[in-house]
Amino acid sequence: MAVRTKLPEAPALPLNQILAGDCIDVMRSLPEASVDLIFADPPYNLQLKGELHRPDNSRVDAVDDHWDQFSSFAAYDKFTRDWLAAARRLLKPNGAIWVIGSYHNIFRVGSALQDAGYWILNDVVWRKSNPMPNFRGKRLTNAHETMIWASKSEAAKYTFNYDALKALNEGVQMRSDWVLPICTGHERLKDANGDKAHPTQKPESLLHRVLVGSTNPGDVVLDPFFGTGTTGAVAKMLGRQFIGIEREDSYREAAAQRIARVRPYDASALETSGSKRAEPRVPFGQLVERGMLRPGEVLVGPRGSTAKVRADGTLVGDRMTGSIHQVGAHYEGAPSCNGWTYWHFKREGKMVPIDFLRQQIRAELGEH
Amino acid sequence: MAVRTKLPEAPALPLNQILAGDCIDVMRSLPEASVDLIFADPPYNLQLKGELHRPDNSRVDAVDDHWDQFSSFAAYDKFTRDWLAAARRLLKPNGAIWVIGSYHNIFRVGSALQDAGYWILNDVVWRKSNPMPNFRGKRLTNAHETMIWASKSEAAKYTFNYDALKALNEGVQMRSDWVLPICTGHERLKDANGDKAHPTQKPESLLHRVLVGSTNPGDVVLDPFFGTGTTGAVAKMLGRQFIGIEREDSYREAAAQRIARVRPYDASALETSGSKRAEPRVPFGQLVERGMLRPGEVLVGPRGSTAKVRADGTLVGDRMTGSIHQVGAHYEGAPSCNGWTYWHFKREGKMVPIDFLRQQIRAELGEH
DNA sequence: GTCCTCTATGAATCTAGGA
DNA sequence: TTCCTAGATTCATAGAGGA
Repeated sequence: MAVRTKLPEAPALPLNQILAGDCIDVMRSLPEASVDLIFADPPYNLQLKGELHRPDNSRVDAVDDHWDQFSSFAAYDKFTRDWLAAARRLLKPNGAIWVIGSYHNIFRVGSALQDAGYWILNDVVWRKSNPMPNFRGKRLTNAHETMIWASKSEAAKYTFNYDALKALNEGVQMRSDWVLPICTGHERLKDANGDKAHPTQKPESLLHRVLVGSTNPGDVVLDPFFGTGTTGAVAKMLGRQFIGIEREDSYREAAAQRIARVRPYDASALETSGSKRAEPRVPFGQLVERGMLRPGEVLVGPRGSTAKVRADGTLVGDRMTGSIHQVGAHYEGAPSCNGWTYWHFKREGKMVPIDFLRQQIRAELGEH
Repeated sequence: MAVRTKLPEAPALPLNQILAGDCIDVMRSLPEASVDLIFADPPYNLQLKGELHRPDNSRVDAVDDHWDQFSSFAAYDKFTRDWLAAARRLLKPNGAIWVIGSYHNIFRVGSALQDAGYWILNDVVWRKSNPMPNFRGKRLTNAHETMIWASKSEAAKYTFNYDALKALNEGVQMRSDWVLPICTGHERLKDANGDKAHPTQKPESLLHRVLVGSTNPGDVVLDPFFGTGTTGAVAKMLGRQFIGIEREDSYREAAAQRIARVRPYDASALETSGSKRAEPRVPFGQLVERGMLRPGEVLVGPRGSTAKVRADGTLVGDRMTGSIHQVGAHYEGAPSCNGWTYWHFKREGKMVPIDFLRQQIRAELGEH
């Protein structure tokens, strides 16, 4: 009788945790082919020289952290190739990666991705609606950052929720340029002194779009440069699992507290549109993406009808799902309905039409 | 008596011509440090497999020309590094380059630029207002291309017409994302069969912005991948000199005919908004010398600080003597200060900045 | 409470020229 | 080359604070 040898068990995947340490070491310790998506915001290797002042003589708080210092392009390239290789090992065969950067580093990253066997699907431009100006008038305002979306290999059957992104974008195909504001205000994490907890915190709206578009509920999302945990926070909201890796103690602590405060959206809010739904005529999804309305939040009609907001900007009503217009029309028994004026949400005890939020966005967009 | 040997003359620069041949060979034959700006639209190294059809089954006319075929990244990299080196040799010390590309090649180009010693100034996103949709719904609509603007070296004093671009942008700084339509309609060159003469003809509006922003009238602009000559056409319109290099006979012919039809703008139309830096320098002492300010007169700062004018054009402040800038900076506790806008004097009950007097002097100077 | 003004700040490779 | 000084230069947004 043959003795059945037990195979060594693969180490368990540490889901919804923030792991301490160097991301390359940690990634090498994790089981291969176990992750659906990687979102990475690596150091940009800014090469800043002196100080910079605004015309009013105030000092610009520059990114001068030790983790952004590299001795040369060669050193940065080696670092990049090493972490990209470790990351690729962790991806499932149909997995994909997003990497964000600026002109300082993104060309190194893009070349390294291609050389490592990743297959670029799109480069996506995050167009900042409110970037910092160029104070000395010596260059163009640096008003965007670049994200590269790539699958593990050319053959990969990557996840792409085409219809969900189309729904987020007024019913037309999502483009490769995304206009979103930078992370400020309440969303921006502060330390005990009231200073920004992390110099380069990314907006949740950006991660919302990435995760809605390229993962499904329950997927495992790894962020090897976790920082203050935007990826984890949005993953939790959206019912995805996350794994964070972060070297700095202070960032890990801030991220853990932040994520603990996050309330996941209702499961029903996370179902995204199937492929045959009609086209909404308004960008209602942007209100959700930007956090102006929470998935799961209940909207109220003029005669007390209610409907629940989903993550892709559709509504769930009584035996009825669709755009804000469709659900409103359904309740009214009318052939059509302007959802923007029909639906209201509650703020500080008052019922406010959702059109109020659309006007806020339009005011921003109209300025460009 | 010594015989004076004539030095071999540098070959003359073939201005406003389209040169036939491989761009690397041709560039190597031209005199070094002779060109102000290079605009390059190199082959994109597209990796298209098979044909692409629209939902109605019509065939998309893809870029499959033989000049865009490279067997591997290594071959494309070698080509890129070779032409970038030849181009850099041609640039004057304060020259600059623009290269346009898509995610297929731009990361290779950007890395090669950095490795060759160019210094990236901005990456600029051309955001297409009317891109081709993604027919299969498998990716985001590829709605932009990327341009890299780089100087010959970090030390270069590159040309940047900040005020002209600001004027082009309704009075606010030009950003790194440019929204412009793709080249269609009358502007798109057709061959004898009515088909497009070149698969990737760039819009003139794009070159207009590049040349207004980073060259001056009379500058020499080289385009090593001339195609159907958009760079040459816009250069001629704008009173810049061009050198085109193109391998394909049909493109050269189309470009030559096109450029012959171009009528340059009037010289007066080419004057762009000037910068203050270009205006003649006026020492503060001249205001005293000319009697516009009396020695002993008291100047006032925005927060009530005061200083007394001396006969030699220095100011006496609170335990501090120096130039208008130094005393202003001292009061503000700032590293620097523009004394011309900081200090005010009283005329007819109103506080007037001393810059008003400088403008009077400059107006007089301008009359001669 | 409302409206308005003022202030602070954000991934930034941010000067030019003469002595 | 280095040093020194003149002097040119900002947009969108959030939040505080005053009228």
